[in-house]
Amino acid sequence: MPDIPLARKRRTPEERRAEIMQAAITLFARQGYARTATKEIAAEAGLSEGTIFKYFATKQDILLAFIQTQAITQLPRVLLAMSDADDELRMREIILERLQIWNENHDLMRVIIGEALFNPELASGLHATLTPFFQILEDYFARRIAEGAFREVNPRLASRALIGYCWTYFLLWRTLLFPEMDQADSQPDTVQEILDLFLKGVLKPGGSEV
Amino acid sequence: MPDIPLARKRRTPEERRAEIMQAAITLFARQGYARTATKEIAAEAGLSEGTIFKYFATKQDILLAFIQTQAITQLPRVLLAMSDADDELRMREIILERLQIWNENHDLMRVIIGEALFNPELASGLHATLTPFFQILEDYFARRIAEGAFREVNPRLASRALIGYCWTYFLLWRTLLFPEMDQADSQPDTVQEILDLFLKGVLKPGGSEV
DNA sequence: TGTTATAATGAGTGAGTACTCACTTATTAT
DNA sequence: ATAATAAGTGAGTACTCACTCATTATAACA
Repeated sequence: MPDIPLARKRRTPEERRAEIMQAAITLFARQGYARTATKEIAAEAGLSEGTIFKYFATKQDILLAFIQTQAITQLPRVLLAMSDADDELRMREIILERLQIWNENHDLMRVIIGEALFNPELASGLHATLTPFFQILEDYFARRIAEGAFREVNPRLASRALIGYCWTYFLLWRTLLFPEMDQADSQPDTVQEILDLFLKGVLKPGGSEV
Repeated sequence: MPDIPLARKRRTPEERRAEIMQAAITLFARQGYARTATKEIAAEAGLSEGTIFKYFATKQDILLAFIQTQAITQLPRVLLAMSDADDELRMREIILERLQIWNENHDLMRVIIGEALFNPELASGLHATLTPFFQILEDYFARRIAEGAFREVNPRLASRALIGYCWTYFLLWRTLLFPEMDQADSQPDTVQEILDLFLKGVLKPGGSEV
């Protein structure tokens, strides 16, 4: 009766692979990798279970393949290239760019972090994606210290503090773990406050010590 | 032949419960909750599988019972009570105390964080254990701002930045996810550097802007 | 020492798992 | 139209899972 065919079939292999990966990540993010059955992934993708194993040798391969297609490993586009901008503006651009990538990939990040806690190899891969940002900021801090603009802080610790706190606060806490936290605060405003805190600290320059 | 009895039996119920919980947490932390079989827990505890279900109705109860026996929810002992100490010293004591608790309970924290990513109820409980520290520091910051010692920063964001970064850096990164990271740096020295950064910021007070 | 209460056992149960394979269906080439 | 090729199917496989229960071992007390 229906002029629309009941069985949707014969997509291109690339489309099918993408459909399966997207269905899998959706379920992995909702209920975890280990608790998601391949039969559920098939149902979510509108396929039979057997078809999945035509495209991926194992369940784990679905996750690993998806990780490699995503852009979370890409380097910052802005790369501190705005030489005429002040320090606050440069850092803000880098952080906002990173925030956008984290927002767009939070399902994948949830699965990766959850698995990495029990899989050192995955944890090492996650570390590798964070390292370039640490390094870029570390070099930048070291340069600004040499130029006399920054205090003689530990550039490695400072870069990790800035990126680490944004990662924790925006991705891990406000998005992945505690969605009820601070939902009224806008992200750009909060970034501005964090940067102000990071650049100037909490002490009043001429403040009295009790 | 052996004068030591082969089967170790007839412990008190409290001992048995503790043995089972400890064995379970050890395995949960190593390979995750979902991937740990009750048969493995029994083997780790030197018991048969059936005995476990004499002490715990379900596998999940083992984890929930263990969480409730642990001290991770306890309030800070120091409670900013050292009224004659300076700001840096007070904050350092609070952070060092928290670090010690995180160090002593990192197996449990790994399991809780890993599960909380896929279990909003557990995430909410984890949030509840962090809230008191946020609140104590927030009140403290608000008071010191009113006293004119601190700049007019957002006290909620400042407290979350300090606790949040220590939680991320020491517990999540250096202990749970990336054990290879910065292993040469001692914890107390790093806390000192973090506090210096937090109090004074990175900008040089009279520094030149490019 | 014999009786009783209970801790401990481990084979058993049914549901669930990742993955396979003989087969069917849809598309393309001739 | 027909044959060839590839995509899709779903019952089946061997295995693992959390959890049960009839039986056995052990300690406490008479």
